[in-house]
Amino acid sequence: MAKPALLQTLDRALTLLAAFDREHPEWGVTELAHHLGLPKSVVQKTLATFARHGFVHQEPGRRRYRLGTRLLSLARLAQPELARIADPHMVRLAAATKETVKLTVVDGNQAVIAHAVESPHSLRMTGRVGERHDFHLGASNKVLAAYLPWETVWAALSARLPAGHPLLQDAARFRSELKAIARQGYAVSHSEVEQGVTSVSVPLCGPGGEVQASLSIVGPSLRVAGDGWRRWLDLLRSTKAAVERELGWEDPPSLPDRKGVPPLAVDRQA
Amino acid sequence: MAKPALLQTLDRALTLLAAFDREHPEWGVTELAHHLGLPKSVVQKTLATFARHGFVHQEPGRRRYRLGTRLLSLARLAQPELARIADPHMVRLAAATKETVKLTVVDGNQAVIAHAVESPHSLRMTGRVGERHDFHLGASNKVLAAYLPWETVWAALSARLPAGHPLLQDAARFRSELKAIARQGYAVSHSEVEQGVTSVSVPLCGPGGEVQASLSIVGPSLRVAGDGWRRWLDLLRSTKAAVERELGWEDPPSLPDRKGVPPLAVDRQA
DNA sequence: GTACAGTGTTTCTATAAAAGAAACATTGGC
DNA sequence: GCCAATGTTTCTTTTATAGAAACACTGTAC
Repeated sequence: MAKPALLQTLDRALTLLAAFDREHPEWGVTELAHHLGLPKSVVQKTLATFARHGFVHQEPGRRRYRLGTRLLSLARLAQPELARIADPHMVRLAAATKETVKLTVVDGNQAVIAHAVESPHSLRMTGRVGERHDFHLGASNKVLAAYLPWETVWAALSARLPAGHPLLQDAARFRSELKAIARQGYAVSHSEVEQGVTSVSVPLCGPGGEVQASLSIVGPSLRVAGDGWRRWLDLLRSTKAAVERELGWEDPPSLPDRKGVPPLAVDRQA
Repeated sequence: MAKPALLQTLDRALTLLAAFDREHPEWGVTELAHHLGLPKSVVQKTLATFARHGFVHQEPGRRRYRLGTRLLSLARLAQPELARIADPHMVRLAAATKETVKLTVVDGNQAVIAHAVESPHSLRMTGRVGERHDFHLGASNKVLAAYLPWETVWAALSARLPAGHPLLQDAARFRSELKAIARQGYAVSHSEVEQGVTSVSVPLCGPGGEVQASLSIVGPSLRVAGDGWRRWLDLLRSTKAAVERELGWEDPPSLPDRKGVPPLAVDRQA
């Protein structure tokens, strides 16, 4: 009863749409019906309706369904929302730490700064929105890479880095570094992108558990001597929780197996 | 009904979601209900269901709804679809013209080549997927810019071009050039990005009329002397129609007053 | 401080739409 | 050319939804 008054048909349809993921970019009606434990006809009608709106697509000739390009236009409209939502939290974080706070998202082959709130100090990192970086350096960029499929990261770096770049010679080491980051849930970097700059970064997950962005605190290393960055990490973690709650964390709807996302979802009215 | 067997609830819900556009990034329940001519309670339940899945989002404190970040993750999965769908058509186009065919999309501040099919000639434009260009040069890039809000284009160019760039001094001229492109529905460029290269480009619209990408033919000017590019334009136009049909063009669903979205998107504000 | 006008939310019931089984139509493989 | 499997349509029973109206909450004006 905690969640009354939903439209079951729509709820089910959206759950169905969520079955399209990286492992299953396309589905047949029968296959999907079996996977979800629903009647074929329901799945077929749901897909047909989504198809009419361009949310899914069925190539003529082939019979299976894939996600449609309507999602691309909608996403363009949704894009500013992430920054909008994160902004007040980032402002608080910047006020608490007196350092620059950055929001970074994946964009094609690289990571791009989507939003930033600058430190009040005169000596501060500027948060240049729109600036792009490759995945291999910097806490904010490595965190994003850590949650992407390795093949994607590798392809991006191969395309971006000059042939013969040392990292390309030693993929295994970098890969295990990313694995460590994903395991511990944060990244720290010292002087990686810029000399004398320390950065701590955590991933921000949207509803469904997908990593949407990384949230980072960046500042002169001299102001965070020793293990001072651990305080940043604590603050990042609580901000992460707050933002994610606002991003629409809810218990995963009916879909059976969703792989290990930490259960920090809390009811929002308290 | 030529197209029966739909889920009305889902159909209506998706139509409702489409009410969130650039002019109306946020809606209140009452307002949206009035706009769509639906009972408040239906709209509220639909929005609540979308919200649970992260498709829309309601900031705590504020009460109005905005698009949610779930769309971002879905769009990431849908991204390769455009190239997938367009590819066979592009192959045909390349075969017919013996020139390189490119698919270009907007990505942040710039246009990026999403897919390409190369000319069979030895002297050909290489279609470097992932290559980025600013909006001010090249038919494929200008076509994309022509259908973006001018403010977006201007902000992008201001951020990218070095201060003092001649174009920044004469915004009016460039703006009217874009308007002309939007009006005629295509762009042609000679030697803009590269010496001796001619390019013709048309926009590709997805369901809903939003411009999703530009489709271009690029080749050495010497092979398209005089008005030879007009043949390219004809071929582009028929390909455009074919791809768009496949992208899910359908008659706009039930929504009463979809304010004049013409068959081909026209610039959306003065 | 209290009344008020506006909002989002919940309740309730007739009705219309969806669930689900099963038949139908296509497709691709052999 | 047949067969197996897939997507599509049909059909009826069930049930979730549409819609009106009452409710609860918020900020504002008095």
